[in-house]
Amino acid sequence: MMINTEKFQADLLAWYDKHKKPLPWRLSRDPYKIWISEIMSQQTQVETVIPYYERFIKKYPTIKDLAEAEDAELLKLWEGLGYYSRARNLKLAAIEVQENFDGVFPSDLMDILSLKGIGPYTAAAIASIAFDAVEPAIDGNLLRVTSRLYRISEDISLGRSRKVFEEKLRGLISSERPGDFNQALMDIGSTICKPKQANCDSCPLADYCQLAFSEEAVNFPVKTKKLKQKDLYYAALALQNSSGEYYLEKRPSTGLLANMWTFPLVEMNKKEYEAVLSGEAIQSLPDLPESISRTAFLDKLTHIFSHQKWHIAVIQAIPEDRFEVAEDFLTEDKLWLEDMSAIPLAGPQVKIFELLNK
DNA sequence: CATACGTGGAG
DNA sequence: TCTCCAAGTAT
Repeated sequence: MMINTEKFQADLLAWYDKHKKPLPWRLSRDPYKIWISEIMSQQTQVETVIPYYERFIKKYPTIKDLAEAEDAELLKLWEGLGYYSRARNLKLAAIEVQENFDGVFPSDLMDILSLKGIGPYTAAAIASIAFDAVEPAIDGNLLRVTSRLYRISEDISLGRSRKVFEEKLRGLISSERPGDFNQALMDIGSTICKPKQANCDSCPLADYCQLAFSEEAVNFPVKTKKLKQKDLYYAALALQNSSGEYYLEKRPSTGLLANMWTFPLVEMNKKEYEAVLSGEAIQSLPDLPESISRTAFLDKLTHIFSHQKWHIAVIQAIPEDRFEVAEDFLTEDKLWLEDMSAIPLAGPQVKIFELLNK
């Protein structure tokens, strides 16, 4: 079945004009705002993004503001969104724009693609939405919709499958309204042509779709990759001084939860972890200001990342053991704090803190 | 190319 | 409770 491209575009864009989601970043064509919205939207649902986006634009209205942002403030603003390297890369890219493009966000696709944190999808999205570049922005939605339109069975988990989808979309995209074309397909994908429900009754593309009203639709796209989390076991040490402040450390600048703050964590195997749960003392304490003679098991919790599952036993130094520490022990990476509102904390630490204040 | 990288919503 | 998924990118 051959698709009439002009008619397809007309139907799709007419639907978009009537039904498009009223998103805050769609009020502007400022590439900076489009960029921020696209980065935040990676692997994140739109409803989650909106309040973060509003706060971000208010705090950093221009690229220059972002380039000069303070790292901790930026991370704090990103707290809870996940994939924190996105925030670090945003600032790095803003600095690149200052230095390499005179502070003006580039309009050329390859220039955009050169920026830190921007890959093929985001570059095409920004180029098409902000600069009318005729480039398909191929995200999960477009992959799903396209796979159903053409009954494409290539496994989207494999990088080499990309060209099949790209070829089809290049043949369909509107050269007059490429940005709206991309966003229209994203909206169709997120509101109608969903992973486990195709809803062809309300789809403006049903006439063109090889899998319209077919029970097969939900089996597309084909995706093989499945993730399995690794179980990791920790004791988290809640150490309070006589002022009621907790001892926190900054995590390394690379890897999981880079640069975020944490209660000291002691990694252990499952057997040791279970021993701690049953009240036994921790075998190997980390390098702390003073040794802790007496600890008590408080409670346990779990936290699931995309690739790890943390089992955390929260351990408190009992009140009699509250200790003071010499000021010179504390550095930029170690501190005592009662108010957590000023430092970036990730999921596990937030949960631990809530547990302590229960 | 496979894996690391967060979190919250939906069924 | 469990599994999959959501506007991906870096390495």
